[in-house]
Amino acid sequence: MSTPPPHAPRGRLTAERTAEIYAAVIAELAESGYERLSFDNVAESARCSKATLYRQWDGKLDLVVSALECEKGPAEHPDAPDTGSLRGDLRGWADAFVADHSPDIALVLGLARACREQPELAQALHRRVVSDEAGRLGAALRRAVDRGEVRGAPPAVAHVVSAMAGPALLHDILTGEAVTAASLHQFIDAVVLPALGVPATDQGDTA
Amino acid sequence: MSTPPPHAPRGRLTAERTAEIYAAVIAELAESGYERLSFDNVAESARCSKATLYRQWDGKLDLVVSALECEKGPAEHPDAPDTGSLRGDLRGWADAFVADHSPDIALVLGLARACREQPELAQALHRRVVSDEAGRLGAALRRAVDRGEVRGAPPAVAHVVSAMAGPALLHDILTGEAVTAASLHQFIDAVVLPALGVPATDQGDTA
DNA sequence: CTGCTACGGTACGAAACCGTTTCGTACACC
DNA sequence: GGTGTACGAAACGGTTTCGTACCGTAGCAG
Repeated sequence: MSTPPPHAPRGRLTAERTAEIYAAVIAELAESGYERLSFDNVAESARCSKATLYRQWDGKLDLVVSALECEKGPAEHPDAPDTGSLRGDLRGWADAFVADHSPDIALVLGLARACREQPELAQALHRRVVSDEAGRLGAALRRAVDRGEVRGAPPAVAHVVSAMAGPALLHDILTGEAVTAASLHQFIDAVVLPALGVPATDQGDTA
Repeated sequence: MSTPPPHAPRGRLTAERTAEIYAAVIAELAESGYERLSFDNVAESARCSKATLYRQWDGKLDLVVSALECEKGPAEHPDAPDTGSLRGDLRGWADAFVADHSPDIALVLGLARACREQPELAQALHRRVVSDEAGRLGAALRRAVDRGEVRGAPPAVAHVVSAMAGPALLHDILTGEAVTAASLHQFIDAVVLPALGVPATDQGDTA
């Protein structure tokens, strides 16, 4: 355990290095939650000195909020699939959600309690987690309206996001396991599409 | 603060006294979460000795699971309103949920992270929180089917519970504030009723 | 009344964490 | 090359939690 890892991250706090620290913070949040996140742990997993962290950030809250507000990975929202039908778009969204965004669920769980006491955390988390999901879903909904699939007033994106992500989160908490794409697909057919007034004609081929 | 409170709880651990301790545990969970719950705090707020807790329960997990599995308050599920319409029943459920069960939301938040590491917690929480809500909503749905409001296959109760409680929980986390009856009503009209195929004819009088 | 048992209260050591501080060093700029 | 600055590593005191141990006392049985 001489820990001279692949690339020793020694050196000044470049922007790149800062991003590494932020990534370590996010990982720590998702894994251990806000309460158990400690500067010692972050320093160890980011391989930087605790003193450096304290020099750079005011404390746990400042560090976490900064980490949440920093840009995520490089490939942000890679896809707006446009499968040609709302159902297909929603299923695509669900697949992407399960594949790429389950860390976000762990992040939300890790910060859930702390958000009640630190409103800034709630704001930062909201900005980070909800915004791009809302953007993606909003695009899919707009396409559905343009196609004529959804008639009448364009549905509130916030409601759709809540209707999709809320149950997924609840399932995750109460079962202790991550939600699967299949159950999201089922939920889309059973709840979301009917709520949007889309008949879900081909509801049978759920496989 | 000489703390010679109304009824000094001195004495053997009767069943009643045990229930008091369990209530203190639940309150502590809702207020501070599982991670911060400590035997010291429970001992203080339940006015019993820490040693007694250690004599009676194996540890934090045992104490919390026992507390979750014990009976709740005396008045359990007081009402199955039957307002004559599904919309009225759902709104009544939402009102009761906001009025009486916001502690449950705090409880879920306080245990959310711990549930990922302790499956027994997830099971106990599920039994405590979901069961009676599912029972209440299931009764309302059965009445709606009997009335002919909901046609076709009786909808899965689990989906309805998820569709109602999930978004409420998500809202709670991301805003840091408890959900209001008004927003639940809005959500019922915008999502739940359409999803059930109920036209929500009187959707206008949301006031 | 006399033990016995169980509880309340307190104190304790070990461990973890926090925030700060010190020291040695490596890089950057002049 | 010399100087200043920022970093890594480690130590420190203060606080919190955990689990245990001790003592005084209240309830119950004989």
